[in-house]
Amino acid sequence: MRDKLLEIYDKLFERYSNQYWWPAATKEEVVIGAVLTQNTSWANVEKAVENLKQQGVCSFEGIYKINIEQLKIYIKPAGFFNQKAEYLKNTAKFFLENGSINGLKKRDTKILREKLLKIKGVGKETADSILLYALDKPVFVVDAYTKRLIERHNLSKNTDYDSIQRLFEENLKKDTALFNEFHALIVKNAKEFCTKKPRCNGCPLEGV
DNA sequence: CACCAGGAATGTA
DNA sequence: TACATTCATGGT
Repeated sequence: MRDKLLEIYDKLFERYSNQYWWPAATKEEVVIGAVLTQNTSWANVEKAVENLKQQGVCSFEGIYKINIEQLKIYIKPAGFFNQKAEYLKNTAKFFLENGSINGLKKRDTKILREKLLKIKGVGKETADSILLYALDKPVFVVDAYTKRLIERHNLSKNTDYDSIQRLFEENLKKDTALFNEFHALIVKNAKEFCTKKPRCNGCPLEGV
């Protein structure tokens, strides 16, 4: 399985090269984007983030202090704005009360993940995205694209979140840079060949 | 018009 | 545990 996963990685990297994720100016913006992108296209997230930047509140302090009704207006393009405004408030509060980015980076990964999952609005994928892309922890992020990849190539019997995550983490070296690039490449490839028509034609993973 | 996008919480059986 | 429903905007 290790060779299979590395074959997929190599073919994706050969096609697309470095993706330089997460696309954000600061680590705090990574966390904010991770919440905003829940079941939402990245283009819409960018509009919401741009609004927050123009208002000078694209930070934990900014999110924490701003009036929630005003926050809803700024993040409106990202959808689910009633929920996400509350989720962003919860997340900003958590970081401000627990040492923020640099303070939390020193903590144990497993403990950190459990604490992140207690935040209302932060599920497994969002927690893992924060761990990997904001806190530089070697955690593999599983999203809908990753699940579809595993299913279509029949790489695992169990396709629940934890099973797929273990598949990657137990077969690859726990390397932050590798997990960062691998997930980004999966998303890049899926956007190009799994949604647009015709599907799969010319996909670097044909026959893998 | 339908469908979905870098999910999560909540409710039901 | 395993599904179903709800949340909402904007592009294709």
